[in-house]
Amino acid sequence: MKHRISHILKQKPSDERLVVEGWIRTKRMSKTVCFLEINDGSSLASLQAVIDLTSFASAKTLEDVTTGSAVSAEGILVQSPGGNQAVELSCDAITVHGSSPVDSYPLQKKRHTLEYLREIAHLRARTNTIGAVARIRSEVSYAVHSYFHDKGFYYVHTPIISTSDAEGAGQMFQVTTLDMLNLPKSSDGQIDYQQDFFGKKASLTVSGQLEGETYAMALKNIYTFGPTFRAENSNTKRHLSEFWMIEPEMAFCDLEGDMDIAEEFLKYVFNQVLTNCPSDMQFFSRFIEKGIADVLQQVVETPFTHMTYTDAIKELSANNGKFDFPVSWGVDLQTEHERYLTEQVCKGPVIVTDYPKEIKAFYMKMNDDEKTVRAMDVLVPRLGEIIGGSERESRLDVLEKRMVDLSLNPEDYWWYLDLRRFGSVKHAGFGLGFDRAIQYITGMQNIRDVIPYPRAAKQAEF
RNA sequence: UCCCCUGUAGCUCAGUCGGUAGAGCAGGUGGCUGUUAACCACCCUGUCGGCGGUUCAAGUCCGUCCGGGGGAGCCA
Repeated sequence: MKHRISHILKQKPSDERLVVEGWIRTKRMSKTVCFLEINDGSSLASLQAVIDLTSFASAKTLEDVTTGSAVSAEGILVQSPGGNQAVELSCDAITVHGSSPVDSYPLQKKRHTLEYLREIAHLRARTNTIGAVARIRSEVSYAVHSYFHDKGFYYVHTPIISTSDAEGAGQMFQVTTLDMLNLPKSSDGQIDYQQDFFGKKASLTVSGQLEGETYAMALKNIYTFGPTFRAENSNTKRHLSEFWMIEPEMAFCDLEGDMDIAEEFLKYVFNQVLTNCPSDMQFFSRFIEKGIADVLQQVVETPFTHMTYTDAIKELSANNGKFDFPVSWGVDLQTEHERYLTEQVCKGPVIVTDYPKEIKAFYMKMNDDEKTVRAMDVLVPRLGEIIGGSERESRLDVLEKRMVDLSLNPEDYWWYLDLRRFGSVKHAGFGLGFDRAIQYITGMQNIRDVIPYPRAAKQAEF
């Protein structure tokens, strides 16, 4: 019988013959016995295969069983006399599918730095840390879909290629089939995009929100989950130029409903990971971020703190001496302020609402004070902003005025404004940076280590 | 994009006052009756990031470019 190692490790010893397929992590030999650690990616733990060399028929094949090689090992599961595992494979036959020369295999059986592993991104999933990240990432993806599915949300595929600069959210990557060495020019000397593939300037999407809103205005509750792109030259441990975003959008929903969903959603996802990936989470708790599993558990059990921007500024300005950048009403919260709020004041996630309209996007609903908008950011310790959302402006006249005030051309957004002309209703949504969520859950310091092949400025080797 | 740090063996790093480099791990060989970060002994390994400069002499000092890390801004 073939089974994944995660399954085998939970079984009791039996006489049933097993075939185990995987890659060798380490080999330890003595005169009469050989120990192999076989890992197939299904769990952090490897299966120990033990070969009795006094009776093993083809000892020569063991020379090819080296760190990194792909093997099938056959035998029966027995109780392990060793202390580190309950069961082990008593192995009497082994097939080497692909050997792995020890003098050139880049992964040694020792600890490597994450920086080094980034240089061998095609092999790093074979390490404990990156393998565990990959499993968590998959589990979180599944949890995202199951949460929304169970709540009656529909998954909408918004376009990757966009011709609208959704929220002015950063520089966009241009998409073109024009000959870069021979660009067609119109009479005024500008590039003639009418000759480009789409007949107009096109870019990779920075957000699926505006398109998502159009489907929320038909299906009521929807979400998107896909890649987004920012061409910002930002070099930090929590930015990527290609990252994944989850964007729910709910019709007949105000900011309070938006915040309720955001909190419930995060807690659901955290709880799923804690329940379904206990050994991986234990690994992160021990070696990556001390106690992260307990922190997540506490987050799941504790209501999020709520605070208006104005109250946050009051709290922060009373401690202005502690900051490099003192705050006053109207300024955007900087990293140090977000961390102070989450780590010192609230000691956990906090939702900050009702920001000044000047520092938020055009589509957010204006409050009656005409100074603040119905925005909400979920801030978490260590990372800062993990979710940004708002109730959308559903009043046509107010929205048009906002666009004009911000020098946006309403004609460019004609279809978006149509939503306010035909059956407009209050609605709200938010965006969650998927990779940042993985960072938060695992405690991984650098966002480049939670996505298989990170894209950033000057970095797209793989 | 700005500020700071950094680049030496396959990996992680040390290298003093400028005098042609060395430690752990990895790897190899041998040993070891059950190991699990295996252990013990011996052995191998260098374009000191690139280019230029100062000097009798540069890993070391200077300039410059490139790579990596941290912080900031921007955001998710």
